Amino acid sequence: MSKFHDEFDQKVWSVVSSIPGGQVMGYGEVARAAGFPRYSRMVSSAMSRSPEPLPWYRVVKSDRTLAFEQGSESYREQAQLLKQEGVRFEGKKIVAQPRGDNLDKILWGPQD
DNA sequence: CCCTTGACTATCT
DNA sequence: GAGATAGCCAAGG
Repeated sequence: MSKFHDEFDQKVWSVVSSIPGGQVMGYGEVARAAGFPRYSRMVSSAMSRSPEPLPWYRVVKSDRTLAFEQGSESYREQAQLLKQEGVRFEGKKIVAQPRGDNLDKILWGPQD
């Protein structure tokens, strides 16, 4: 196929699958980490092309909100999967990961 | 080749 | 904080 994918896709998949549960990364961050700065808009398509399931829901916009339209099916799905891992929201924005206590959140749920 | 479309981002008002 | 604007870049019509 020799499209621009080959390496880009591989790197993106690698980066995304390495995001720890309970944490999120921005599209731009993923692109940079993959070695392709300014390719934020390509990240989503790369994830879609992944042959195996990826923690795609751990990738969010740079302002820490979800990329899908609020109320859409995808939006709710992503939000639910994230909350399931202990990620908390402040309205539409994701609360900055306070500590590495994600595991606790998953096992015990948000206490506060 | 031109135009449009995205799971985008940074900057300005 | 929300909307507008301008970059960004591959894909598909």
